Amino acid sequence: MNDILNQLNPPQREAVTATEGPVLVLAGAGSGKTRVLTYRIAYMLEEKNIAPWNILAITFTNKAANEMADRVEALVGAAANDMWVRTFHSACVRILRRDIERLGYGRNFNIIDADDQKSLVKECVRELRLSEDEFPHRSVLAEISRAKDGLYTPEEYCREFATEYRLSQVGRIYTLYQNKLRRSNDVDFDDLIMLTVRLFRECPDVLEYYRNKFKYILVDEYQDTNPAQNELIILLAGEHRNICVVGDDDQSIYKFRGADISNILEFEKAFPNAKVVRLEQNYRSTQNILDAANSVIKNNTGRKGKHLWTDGEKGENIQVYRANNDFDEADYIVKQIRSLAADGYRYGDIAVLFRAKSSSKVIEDCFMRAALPYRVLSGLRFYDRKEIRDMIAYLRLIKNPDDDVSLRRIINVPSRKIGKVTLDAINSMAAREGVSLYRAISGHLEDFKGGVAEFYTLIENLRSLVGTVPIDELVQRVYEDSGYEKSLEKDEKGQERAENIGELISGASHYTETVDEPNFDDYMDNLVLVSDVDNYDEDTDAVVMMTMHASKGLEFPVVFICGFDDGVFPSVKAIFDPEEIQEERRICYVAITRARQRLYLTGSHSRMVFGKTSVYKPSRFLNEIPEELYELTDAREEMHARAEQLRETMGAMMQKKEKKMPTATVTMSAEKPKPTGNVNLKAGDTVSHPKFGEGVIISAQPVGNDVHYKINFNGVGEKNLLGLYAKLTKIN
DNA sequence: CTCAGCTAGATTTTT
DNA sequence: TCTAGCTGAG
Repeated sequence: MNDILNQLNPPQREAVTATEGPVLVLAGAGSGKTRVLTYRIAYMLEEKNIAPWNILAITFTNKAANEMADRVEALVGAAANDMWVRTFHSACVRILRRDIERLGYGRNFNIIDADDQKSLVKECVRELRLSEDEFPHRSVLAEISRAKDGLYTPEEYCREFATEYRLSQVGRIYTLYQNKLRRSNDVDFDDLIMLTVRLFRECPDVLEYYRNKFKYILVDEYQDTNPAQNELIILLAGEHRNICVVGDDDQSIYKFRGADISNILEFEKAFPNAKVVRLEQNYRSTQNILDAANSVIKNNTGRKGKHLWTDGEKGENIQVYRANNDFDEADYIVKQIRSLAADGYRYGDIAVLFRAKSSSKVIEDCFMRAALPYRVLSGLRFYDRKEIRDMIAYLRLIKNPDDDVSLRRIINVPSRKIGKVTLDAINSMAAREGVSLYRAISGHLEDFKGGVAEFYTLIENLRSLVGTVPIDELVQRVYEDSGYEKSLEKDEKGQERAENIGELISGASHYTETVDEPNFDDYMDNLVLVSDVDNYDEDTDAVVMMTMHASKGLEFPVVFICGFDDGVFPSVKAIFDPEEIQEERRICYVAITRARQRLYLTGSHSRMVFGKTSVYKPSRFLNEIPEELYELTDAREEMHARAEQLRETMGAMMQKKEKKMPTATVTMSAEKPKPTGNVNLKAGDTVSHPKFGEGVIISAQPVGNDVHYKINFNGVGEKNLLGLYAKLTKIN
């Protein structure tokens, strides 16, 4: 054990050995946070003889939880198995599975995911006869989610916002949404936390049980907790106060998901006399990179305050490049990577970070053309794929026939010729009798034949298999018997989809083989809560591209941060709000501190956004970095030198777009094919359209370089058409 | 019921 | 400009 302590620097050692009482560890980027957490647990077990089952370690991601569990096990061996090392959500599931009946839910509740939430909200909006334009599911869902993060029940929410029209309507949606969830015994991600808090508040004996059980609590990434999660921790640790939270207020970048930075800033209010430990020595980056990060983040207010430093070298200067346009920017990145490769870097050592996914496209194209190996991280997650979600919907319906959301999803997938009309009929039947859709069907079997009857038999048959066949076989049977397998034959993406389902099935057999007591309910929890950990495989030698958010917690020898322009990063959406700018600045801090040796910041004087070319100034964050830390290259000054290459790039792009021309001459026709449409028509003109026949223009509204026509066609009625695209001919 | 064609919208997303 | 999701014609 002394060995272990000797491997730590003084503040790290302090954080590890302060096992009693509240501790706040402010862990700067790259300061050995994970090491502190794992050593602390090892220290508690070995030196303090604390029983492993008295320890609760909470993380946000499964990846972090698994990593922590593995590392602790490596230090102390099997004792690690008796601890709870879990994500907030999976810890809550486990607690709720035991006692949720106290809140009137059934113990076999299903956990619905974002996609189901979306359709449920839509359904609610429609049922309440509200406009889907005014209450788009996206923002309503965010609103509901924030409400739950803030521990507002529907009733409290409605009361709170009764006087404000929009929010009071959202309150109605929230109420209906919650009722629907409850009726089908479903909970969403946010419910997992909120219901656990409710359970603790309403059932003191339950809270007492867990307070006794978890005498020592650790929370990782504390800056990312939302109010509900914070309350959960306060409830659990409030009595014994053996709570250690680790985080970095400067790395709080998930406000939009409900994370509340004040949880970490005000930790000492919740736990007076907390010991505060700062980990500021950095073991990752060069001093230049740290200086840049420090100088940016110091512009934020209300920080706990930290100053990163290293024993290591000053390192290379940061390279700043201002391109002429976004193609040129991508081109620069490719060229630099080539020369880095020549310097001995592996592609896998290099990461390209961007603020928004949309920025990746230009760069990807450029990499593709240059034949540089790359991967984009965090595209579609495995369990977000349509075919996987369809399979899961079947499984969920089998598990819980009252799960209307899942039923709607797959009753006609693959097609059983069950359309809106039939579904509406079932729906009103169910509403009339106050039962779920599936029960409505089973109660009126005589009324249904064909598709619906077929579907019912299918589900009943599959249901009878639960518990009698292994889970992987069950999944296989769903896949075959539902006709899904067959339907993929006609699907152009069928091959890939079949492979994904194959992976789901092998995942299921892996589960059956590795888990002590495999059971269907538990398998389903894992399916929803455990996304495919991380498809980031460090062994493949390819440049990684990802959002700055996704890069949190990772590190790379070389980092490119692209789109370093005001309006791109910081995002336009943040530019007028000082709070948002502070959040962007934290994102910037996170991004910069990913780099170990070399950092590139690239921007562009102009870029294509939404089809229009706009002009950009350098990111304001660049002004916050002292000039002596970087070398600036401005393409504008080298314009002439580069003009030739640029032309080639553009030429190659044009060629790629119009595959027809084999070789020909690469001309400089950057002009796109002229839109054939007619934009010179006026109100009153008579026109002819291939489909709608003749009509008279009622109005012509210019929209950009296009014109928006409202036309009254004879016998057809009013149509809205765009001049550039509609095939309109003027008739005199 | 299905599919083509149009429209509106277009940060970030650990669970 | 690109694309996901909705609408309306077959």
